[in-house]
Amino acid sequence: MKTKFEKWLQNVGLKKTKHRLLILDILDSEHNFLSAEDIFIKAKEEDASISLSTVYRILESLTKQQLVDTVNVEYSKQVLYEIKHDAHAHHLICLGCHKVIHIENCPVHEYEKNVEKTYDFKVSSHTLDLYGYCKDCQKKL
Amino acid sequence: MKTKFEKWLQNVGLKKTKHRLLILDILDSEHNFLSAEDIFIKAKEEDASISLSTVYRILESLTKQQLVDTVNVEYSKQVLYEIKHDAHAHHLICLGCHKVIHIENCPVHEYEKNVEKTYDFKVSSHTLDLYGYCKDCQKKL
DNA sequence: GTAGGTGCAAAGAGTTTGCATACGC
DNA sequence: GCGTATGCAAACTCTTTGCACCTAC
Repeated sequence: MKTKFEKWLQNVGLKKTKHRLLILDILDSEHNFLSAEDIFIKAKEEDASISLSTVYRILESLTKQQLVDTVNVEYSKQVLYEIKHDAHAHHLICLGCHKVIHIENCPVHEYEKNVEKTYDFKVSSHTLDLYGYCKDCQKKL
Repeated sequence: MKTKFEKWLQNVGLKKTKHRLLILDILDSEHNFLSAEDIFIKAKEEDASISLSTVYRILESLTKQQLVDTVNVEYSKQVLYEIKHDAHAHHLICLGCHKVIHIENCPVHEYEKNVEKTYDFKVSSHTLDLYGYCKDCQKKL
């Protein structure tokens, strides 16, 4: 019986290596966006033999195969990564603890149509991220 | 008679230097987000004596004084800059020519209220960027 | 067995900093 | 004149690459 991620890798023609499965697991179990270095540190805890350049190379191939997405946030200059989700979603990003909440409800589609007409601009994608403070971090303010 | 930017600098307590005024002018006259290096190249055309580290230092102080904003876009790993605008706005970003169109109409405020209730999350800001192709670039596809 | 994956070290890109000199107020 | 601004070069951080060895298929 193959795991979900073993199937993902097979489907896109990437070999199933322990490092790739480990990185997919790390990304899958996180509620934050992670930098290559975050992932490297977590991976080291599981398998002391991994190197940072392997992490970068794996993230590059997973991103190219669309199993992983890169994200930009205001508070970090590093590239951050998240595992690919099925549905179009938006993010609530906590400025206190950097936790990320996914929201599938999207208010932009109607707006997109208006914009396309008004500006003669063909929209192909959009990003909508809300920054603020989660329940726990509000208490600490 | 002082120019707008001379007043901006005076108001925030930054000395009026030719390099600062030059960089503000460059940012003001652009319809694209610019990287430090883009600005350096344009500034060189006007004044051969400027150095790249000065550009970085000026952008840092202007950003700190909120005369300039930094932006993240999907297609660049460099930090990009735009001049501060009066109103809350969103961006139409052309994937062909990287031109940026500002839109002041914002569809997110109602959505924010719902999100705050549903997730017990205090929203402090948001970013909404639409990627696609402008009128001119649609023709070239 | 072969093509692709990995570790290590070195290189590259973008950005920041230390220090001596120059300039705005 | 004083304190900030700047140029230059060197340092620093994040990411990519070259090469020899290793592993999945």
